Amino acid sequence: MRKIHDRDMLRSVLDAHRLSGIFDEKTEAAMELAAFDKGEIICTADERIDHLFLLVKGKIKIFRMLPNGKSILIRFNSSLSTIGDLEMLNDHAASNTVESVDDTLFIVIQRQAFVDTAYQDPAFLRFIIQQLAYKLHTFANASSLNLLYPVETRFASYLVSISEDENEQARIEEIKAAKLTEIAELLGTSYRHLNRVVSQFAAAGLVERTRGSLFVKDIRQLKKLANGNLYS
Amino acid sequence: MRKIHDRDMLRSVLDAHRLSGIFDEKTEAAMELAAFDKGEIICTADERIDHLFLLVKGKIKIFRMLPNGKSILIRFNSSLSTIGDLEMLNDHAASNTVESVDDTLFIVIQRQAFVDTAYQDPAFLRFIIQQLAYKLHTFANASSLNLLYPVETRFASYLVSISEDENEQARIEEIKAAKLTEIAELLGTSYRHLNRVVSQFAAAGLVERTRGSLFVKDIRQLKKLANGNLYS
DNA sequence: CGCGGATTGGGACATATGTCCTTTTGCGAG
DNA sequence: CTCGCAAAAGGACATATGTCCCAATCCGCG
Repeated sequence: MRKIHDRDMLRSVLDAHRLSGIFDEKTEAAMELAAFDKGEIICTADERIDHLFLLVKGKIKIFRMLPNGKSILIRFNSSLSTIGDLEMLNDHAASNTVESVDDTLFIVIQRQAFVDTAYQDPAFLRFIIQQLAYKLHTFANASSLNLLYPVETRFASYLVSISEDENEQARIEEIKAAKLTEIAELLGTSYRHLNRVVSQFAAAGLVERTRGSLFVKDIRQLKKLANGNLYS
Repeated sequence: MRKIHDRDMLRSVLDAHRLSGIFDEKTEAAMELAAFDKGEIICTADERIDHLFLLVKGKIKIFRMLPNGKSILIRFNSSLSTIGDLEMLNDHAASNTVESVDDTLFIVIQRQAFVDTAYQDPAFLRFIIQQLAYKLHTFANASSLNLLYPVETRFASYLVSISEDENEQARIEEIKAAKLTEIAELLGTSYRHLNRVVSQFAAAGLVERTRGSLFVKDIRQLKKLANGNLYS
């Protein structure tokens, strides 16, 4: 973690995310910027957290290690999601590991400053609540899907989600193969099985697979397969 | 829902849960009591919610209906959990259905009052945050378990949880059979399969099953099976 | 007591998914 | 160009779990 002491930059970041003015001055005064490199670990499970992080640039990956050594991807997050809210407020150690996928930039608030100022700022607290609510909502959604639908459905759902997301040309979306393993984790399945499903989709003409990449060919059909369920 | 207009009772309820004094007077003034009967539906998915509910007595069951008609139990909740926090703050419709398992009693706050007063009350907002954080934490925990461990492990884990919970005499705990179906839902499996696991446990002497009830016999062994993972 | 329906338990088979390992493919070093 | 290794794909089999349905048990009523 590299802290960036630059009030002007902070201000422009706040502006860019329409955050300026919604918190009171003391809260704003307590904010700083911090950058992480690609692959850097932002926090580890069971570790005490002493900053509240507000992601403003880049993508992070949140996952959980389980006692049996397996791990499961909880979610990816980009712009304007908070890390450590839960831990700060309830004062316990982190339960997930957070890793920086790209180079990322955060607004951070020191624990002490947090307690001294943000703690009393209704606007800030409401902001946190919204974050938590969003997390809870999307997470509940995703896990219900995970539990009740076969991988086939979940993968279709996943493809639809990112296709609509990443770019407006919802049609031809590429997925780097390196990610297949990652997607498998996100879906809570094995690479092997996801692979099976991919072949199946390819055979049905829903996607096209070349060495190392995957193109969505028939998003309409995928939507049908997804059964109306989308991640997030 | 029956509203109970009785300030004295409200006050004693607040006292009983050590809630008096932590919110400001306006927030407290906006509170009322409401009772639900056993089996009554407190809110339905997609319905707009116009109270914030604070459970103070009894048990509720929160589940989610999925587009394919299946449903999955999200959690049981007792004392001092909130319903509608998420919906009120983010202003969208409920995503889960909540049903009263016993006769229950809630402190309710009207939407409008909520916006007018609680919205500005840091103590109240922090309370809500704690609730959300708790929900997120336990839910993330439960769903990770669901996704990665076989029913056998999850059921062992479940048995341990309730045995330690319900009563201090962690040993012989009874489970009404009517609940087996319910437990199956909670674990995200079918009655049939849970039944298989029960038989297996019974054969191994971990539990004893008589018509319609189940007794935990060997909680130590169950803990071992649970692999250290507990619900909540 | 005995019958019929309701509830609970269990058998048989199908499907989804995991694990392990082999085969294929791509690519760089020589 | 080709050898060999790394990455990706796929085959074979085991296991977990779902579905459908039938059997056992219980319980209330005549």
